[in-house]
Amino acid sequence: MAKILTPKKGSRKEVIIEKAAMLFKSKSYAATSMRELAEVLGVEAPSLYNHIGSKSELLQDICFRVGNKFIGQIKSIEANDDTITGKLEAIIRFHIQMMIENFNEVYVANHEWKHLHEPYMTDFLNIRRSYEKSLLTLVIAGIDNNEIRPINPYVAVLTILSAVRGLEFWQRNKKNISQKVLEDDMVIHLLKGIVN
Amino acid sequence: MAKILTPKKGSRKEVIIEKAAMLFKSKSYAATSMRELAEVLGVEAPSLYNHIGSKSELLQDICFRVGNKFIGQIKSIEANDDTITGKLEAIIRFHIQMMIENFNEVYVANHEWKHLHEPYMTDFLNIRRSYEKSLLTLVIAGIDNNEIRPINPYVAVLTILSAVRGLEFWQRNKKNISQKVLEDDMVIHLLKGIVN
DNA sequence: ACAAAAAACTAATAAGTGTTAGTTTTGCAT
DNA sequence: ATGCAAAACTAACACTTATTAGTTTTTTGT
Repeated sequence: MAKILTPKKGSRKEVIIEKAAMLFKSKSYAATSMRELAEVLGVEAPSLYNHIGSKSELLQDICFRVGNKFIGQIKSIEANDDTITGKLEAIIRFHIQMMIENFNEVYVANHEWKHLHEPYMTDFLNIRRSYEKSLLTLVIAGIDNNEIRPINPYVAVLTILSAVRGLEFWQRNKKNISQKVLEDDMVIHLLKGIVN
Repeated sequence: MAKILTPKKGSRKEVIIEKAAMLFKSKSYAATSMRELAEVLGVEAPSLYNHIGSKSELLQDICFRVGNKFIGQIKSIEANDDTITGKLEAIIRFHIQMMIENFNEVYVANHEWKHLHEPYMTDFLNIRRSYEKSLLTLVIAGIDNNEIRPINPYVAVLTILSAVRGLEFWQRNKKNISQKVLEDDMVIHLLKGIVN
């Protein structure tokens, strides 16, 4: 049979990961078989093992790639000298951008990390916790310097993260909402609220 | 072997569904086997079939029970004569209450409905869409009567629903946040924002 | 105490799982 | 053209899956 197509650049492994993310997103990790993945790629299942180590390695690659992008971004935001509000805005916008540009991967990282094996699951959760802690620190600082209302900072972080992580079902409303409107109005909503 | 315990009232099927929800939540539907479920119940797998029709029936029961509760609630909220803001607040509080009181079921309905077979999946999605439409109508009415800022109503609905549906990971912070604070501050956040 | 019903059991099935071993084909560099 | 490495193939593995059939045990109602 024909070889796995490698459009433009990127290794075959890259293409496999990409299609895996697509399937893991739409069918879930556990319900996606290597035979299905192979079929999408136009190849027999065992052929995949010329390029990857295992099914779970695919999940690891997806989760850590996404996790590291977010960690990198928050570090850079922490380092700049914007206001707290500005930093929170940048974080919200980054989440939306990531969700739009890397939908499958981000979705999988957010929803399928449960199926990571140790020690990867622990590592991944540590990345998440570290990210959440950064956000918490930011919100607390905002409350301290009076930029932000004195609400419970855990709740604020929870609300923001829930809202941006749940973005996957924006997909269905694509036609109705441009990325700009989504970003702008979500930032307004999560920072300034919606009531007059 | 001993029979399935039926604490207080409720049929054995009820107990099975409850444990299934627990497993489907923590391991996902696809990765939960009937043998595991049976083990949790202290019974052999085939014994389950004296009480239930199939594995997928369990998922159906969970999803539709949750779906119908939400539909019932929003209908009752639509019918009352509160302000739009008050109605939105009630909806947010109801989501939080549901998440806290029926965590496993709500989580499963929110995350595992993909594994429903037809026609159940279509039916379930219709329930969801109907719920979202109700919310959208509410937000639009709020914008019309000037209770709510003129932001994109789709985005507002998306943000609120994402935020409250993502609540599952509040679990980890249980110790830090009481239900009252969670409800109050999340309502404030999603309605009035967090910036001063 | 005894019959009937409920609910457990064991054994088995057919299909599907990730993955390996060994072999053949493909395509590029010389 | 030819040799070599990359990447495909087929066949097979050891398990696991949901579910059924048939049987035995347990509980319930009289």
